[in-house]
Amino acid sequence: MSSSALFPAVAQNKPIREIAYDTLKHAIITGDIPAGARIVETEYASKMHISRTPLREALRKLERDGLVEYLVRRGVIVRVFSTEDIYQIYTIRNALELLTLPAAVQNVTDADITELRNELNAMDALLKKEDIEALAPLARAFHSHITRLSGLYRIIRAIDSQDEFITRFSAMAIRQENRRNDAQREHHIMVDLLEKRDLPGLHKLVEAHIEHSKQKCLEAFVSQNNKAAQ
Amino acid sequence: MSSSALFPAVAQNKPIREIAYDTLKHAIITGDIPAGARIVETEYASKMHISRTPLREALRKLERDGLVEYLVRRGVIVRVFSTEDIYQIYTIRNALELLTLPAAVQNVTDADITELRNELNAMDALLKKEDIEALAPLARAFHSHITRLSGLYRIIRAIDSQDEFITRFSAMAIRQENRRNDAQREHHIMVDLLEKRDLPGLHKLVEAHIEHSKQKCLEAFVSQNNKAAQ
DNA sequence: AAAATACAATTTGGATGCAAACGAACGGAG
DNA sequence: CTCCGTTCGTTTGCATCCAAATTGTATTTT
Repeated sequence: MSSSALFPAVAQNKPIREIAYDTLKHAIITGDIPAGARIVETEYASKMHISRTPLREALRKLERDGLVEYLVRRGVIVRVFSTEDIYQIYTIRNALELLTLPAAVQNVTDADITELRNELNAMDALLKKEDIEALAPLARAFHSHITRLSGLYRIIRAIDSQDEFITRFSAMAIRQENRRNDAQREHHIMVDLLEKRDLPGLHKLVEAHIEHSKQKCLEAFVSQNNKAAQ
Repeated sequence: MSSSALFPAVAQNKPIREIAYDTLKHAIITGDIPAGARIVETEYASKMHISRTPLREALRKLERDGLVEYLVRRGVIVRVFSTEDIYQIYTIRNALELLTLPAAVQNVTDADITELRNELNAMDALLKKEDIEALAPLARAFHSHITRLSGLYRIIRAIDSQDEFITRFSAMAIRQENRRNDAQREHHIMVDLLEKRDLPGLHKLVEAHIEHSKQKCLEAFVSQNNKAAQ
């Protein structure tokens, strides 16, 4: 079917609105639907071989995520980002992730440490293969894993609501040649500090880690925009 | 409806889904629709004299807010809250509001100070009349006003996404007899500190203010639950 | 030639209809 | 009497249909 060729990551048992949501989200994050583009409901409904109803529900969810913007009686457009957005999103992420650390240190088990180390190994392998496309989501999942240790699900949820941007931006940051290895080294140290239940050390490292990531992301964003402007 | 009193002009051309959203939100926050209750689409659609389409979009938005929960093929139920929820929501609010203070102090103008003082006067009057119903939203608006001074619209947005709970909970806190006057006194001092551009002082006060509010809210919640359990 | 107005086409907003799925109730068998 | 299976009703999920609004274009008027 042509629709499955266009939208491969489709789980059959999920509601169509969820599939539409995931598909559009991915398309926006990867840039397949460029920033500023208008999403006409009828157009995308027929393109995806679904009706407008689930598509609209997907678009509202994307609005919630801040990936698209609703204009009254004019439909949705894909949001355009500025360095200001990146700055603020990293600020939020930083503040919220740091909130989870005390509980994470308190709850972490040896089994968790082992799991985290396994994730790191997988990431090491991808880093060696220079498979950045695959590395970025794993890096995001790694951070998410640590925050989830806290069990503070509302805070986790608040972080996740920024997740789309974070994924998008940390992919930018990780693509920066000189950042990848530093970041991964920091990831290893994080697990070491978790194992030692060293909260102050972890706090300091995570804060610095996100700050580095922000800087690299901003650089990547600026250079990308300069290229686009030329 | 009462919300149209605040914004009479826009109420007319607001989409029905927004009206449905506001109406349901209010009903849930006030407890008219009790926690744990199921919201059947057809039932509420006919009750509100609208079709299911805008109602569904309203329900999805409420899901985003965390006020209701979607069960697959079983519709929505109103979420039940615990002290853990209150704790986490206040933790998030605290972290995010503090993030906005440096920019708020930097941007604040004399006109802003005057406006804030006007708001405080209105609140003083309501406090004297013991009109707690009317006071709670003004108190929330006052805080919101200060955070908005920062211009950090993404952070503001993140706070606003917690807004429903915050309103609900700060209403609980403000109902506590021994809290009202303290809170209002602190509000006055906040504006004084803003006027002096005293960031450290403001930071400290806001942090303490939210902490107080959290404590009172938790007390109110516990005593309310004890009453309900009896 | 420029501006304003009217009209047409496109597109969103909302209503309704239909099918599939889930749950509850009823009935039969052990 | 209890437990399991079947059936029927309720409710969600999705599709389609109708109405209203906005934008852009064309024509007319100044």
